[in-house]
Amino acid sequence: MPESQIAAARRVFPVCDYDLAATLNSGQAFRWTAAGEGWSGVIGRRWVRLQLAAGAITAETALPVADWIWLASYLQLDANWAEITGTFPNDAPMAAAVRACRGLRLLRQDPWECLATFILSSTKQIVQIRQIVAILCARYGEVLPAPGNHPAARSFPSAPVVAALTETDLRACRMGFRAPSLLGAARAVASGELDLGALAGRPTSEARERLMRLRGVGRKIADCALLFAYGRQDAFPVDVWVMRALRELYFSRREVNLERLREFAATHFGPYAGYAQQYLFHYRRMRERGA
DNA sequence: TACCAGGAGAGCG
DNA sequence: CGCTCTCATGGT
Repeated sequence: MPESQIAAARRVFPVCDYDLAATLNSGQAFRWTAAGEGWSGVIGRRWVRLQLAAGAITAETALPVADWIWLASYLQLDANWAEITGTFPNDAPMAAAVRACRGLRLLRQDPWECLATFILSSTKQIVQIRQIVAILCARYGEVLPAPGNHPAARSFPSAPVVAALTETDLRACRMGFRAPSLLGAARAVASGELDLGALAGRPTSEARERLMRLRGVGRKIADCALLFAYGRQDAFPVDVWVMRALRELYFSRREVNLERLREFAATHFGPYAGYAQQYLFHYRRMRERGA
């Protein structure tokens, strides 16, 4: 039986230059799973199934939907891919990356979920991050309505929920030394000491500085939150993959100081530097896997 | 089995 | 400062 028959709401969004698989599976978000021809996951407190076909994304939810803005925002449906990639520097590396990753988009995620999952990402492979997040959600997420033929859906546990847990609870989710960091962040957010909503109105440098006060949040994780949750294009997370890509493509494989790479990134990639970063990341990882 | 993963932070020289 | 070591766990 087609799932469309049991979905409570369904809507088709025409898109162009949108690679849904690359977007949902490029290390920005860690909860999407392949479901038939599409993807199923949770956005906020909603179970969603997404499928791309014939220039449109079809979305199905388990509950009725009055307003789809939450989905349009998450998927950044209003972003113009050609316009964004058109601002990239006119050099061979970026041209190759854009060619290889046509339709790759940045998502706009919930700040708490994004910050928390990237705290958990430290020195972890993507498959392992997904695993940790899955355990955390299964144990402490809120049960969400989902179609009958799907396993029970869970929300990402809110900051107050996580703040009420113990380090032992979190370690049992296989997150190891990241447990006290996640707990500390949850407590800071739950207590109001750190107002994630207010960061949206602050300059990137100030928001970054606020995030980096948290234990377990350095420059890289702060920049991931700034880019993937707040859409800050002047955030340019440099991880091992981006570092490899920059060294190989722009520095003749030489060893380059991290701070120097950040300077280069800030001046070279233009007004959508954050977007460019995601292209370099995905492009470099694709080549590694021989895909 | 051994190695290493989308870091951060403490400790050292 | 700038470098090295450690942290926890599981995939490959």
